[in-house]
Amino acid sequence: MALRVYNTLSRKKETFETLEEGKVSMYVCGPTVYDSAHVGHAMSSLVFDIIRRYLEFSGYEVRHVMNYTDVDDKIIERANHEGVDPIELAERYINQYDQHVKELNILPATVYPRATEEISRIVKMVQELGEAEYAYAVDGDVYFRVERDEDYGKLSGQKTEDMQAGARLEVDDRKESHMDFALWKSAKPGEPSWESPWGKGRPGWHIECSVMSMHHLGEQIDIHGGGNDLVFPHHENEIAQTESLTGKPFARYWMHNGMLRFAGEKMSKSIGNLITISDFLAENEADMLRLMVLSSNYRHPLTFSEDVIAQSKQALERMRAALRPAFSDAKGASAEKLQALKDQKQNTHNAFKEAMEDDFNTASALGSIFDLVRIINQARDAKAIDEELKPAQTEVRDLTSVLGLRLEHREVQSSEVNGFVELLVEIRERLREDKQWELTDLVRDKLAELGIVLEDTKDATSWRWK
RNA sequence: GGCGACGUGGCCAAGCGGUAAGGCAAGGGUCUGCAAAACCCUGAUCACGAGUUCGAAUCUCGUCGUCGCCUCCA
Repeated sequence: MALRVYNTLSRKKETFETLEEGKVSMYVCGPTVYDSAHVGHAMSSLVFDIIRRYLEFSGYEVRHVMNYTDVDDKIIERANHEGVDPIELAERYINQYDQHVKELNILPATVYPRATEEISRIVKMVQELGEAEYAYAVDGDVYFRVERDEDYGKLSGQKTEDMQAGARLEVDDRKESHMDFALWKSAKPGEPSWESPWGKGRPGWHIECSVMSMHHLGEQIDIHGGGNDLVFPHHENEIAQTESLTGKPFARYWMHNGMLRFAGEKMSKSIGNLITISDFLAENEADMLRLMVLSSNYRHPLTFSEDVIAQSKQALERMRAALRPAFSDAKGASAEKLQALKDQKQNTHNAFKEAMEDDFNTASALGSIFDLVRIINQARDAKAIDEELKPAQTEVRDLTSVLGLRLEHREVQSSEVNGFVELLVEIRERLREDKQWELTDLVRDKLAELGIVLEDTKDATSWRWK
């Protein structure tokens, strides 16, 4: 089996071959930190975390870079509004995102570069582009000369002549062409700025990623990723800048995740139809969001809704149930059942890999895991003992952890609370022996109100947090 | 106007030419003091139309609908 990856550049799935055997360099565009991140940002980070985890599972050593854009118009605007320093504002939201990364069980990137820490290299690259006549300066601003880049538009399939000038932004007639984009912006009074050959200013949006990618990963990289809203202009422009300078293909595989939708539209800060990651995690487990992402194709839009959240919650519970121990009266399952268990373990393992190798088909991979879940539960029902269930359960744990699922219940337990619950369960078991059903049910109902679920079997009771 | 994606059972969703995975929900059972969980059973011909083919959800063309991008955007 060979891993196949959809490449936005060729619009096809291609066999995955890295620049260097056994190693993957991956650059993912991170958020612009002017406000709290929403679950759409989380989706993107989750998608690339899953991709990374699978690559590592496959034996690759992954060098993963995710940047923070920590200087831009919105950050400045917001900082002025709040009366704080823009750099500090960015710092605040970077820290918050770092925290979300932990909470969402996203593996930390190898490096988290920031635009403001790469200014000298950015200036250097802009200068070099100028020397090669790919850039020109006007009143302290520097623009990229799109016309000089003959294959401009190859990523997004746009032809420069078909693009509507000023569709959303006013046309700046100081530019040679409306297509030209800023590499360097002159500073207005009060804005954060750095010295440069063109006067005080700051980097344009696209140049930072070119510079940081080259600095941390080299002139050519294996995977460049981000949301598909970045295809044009951001990634198109990154290609233009980088390849014009190096003369080499920038990234081998351009990978883009679909947008998260909410109420029928793309979730975005400008529309305002967003759920922040903090809000989501206050009510739900991180695994639920991850399962939502896993349930659909990463390139397609995913609709966020209460229904889908509830469905993910239940599906997660089903997975956890498969990991529960044997029944207390287990005495060993039939040879036939054990063979079925063994077969399905192998089938699931193979099907999982096959699905993931096909451009990370996580929905199909999940399906294969659920097939094993059913067989495990059947075996348990057929009196399999723990040792018999163990290999298959370990397989479920292994595969779900490749997907980044924790499958643990929310950490509510202080040991004290656990002790009290166990005491209640123990007393209730005595009541059950005496068939005091009213009291028995009362305890169960009251605990349910506190978020604790009791499940009785003939002679034992297990409990868990809801 | 240009570029692109999508439309599969009540909901989410896989499928890439050979007669529809999986999850959620629902109904009926088994188990059980009851409940829950688990297990078993039940349900779709794939937006619409035409075409290619022995054969199409899967290929082609068209129609309708939804969405994304066209310099703020994960």
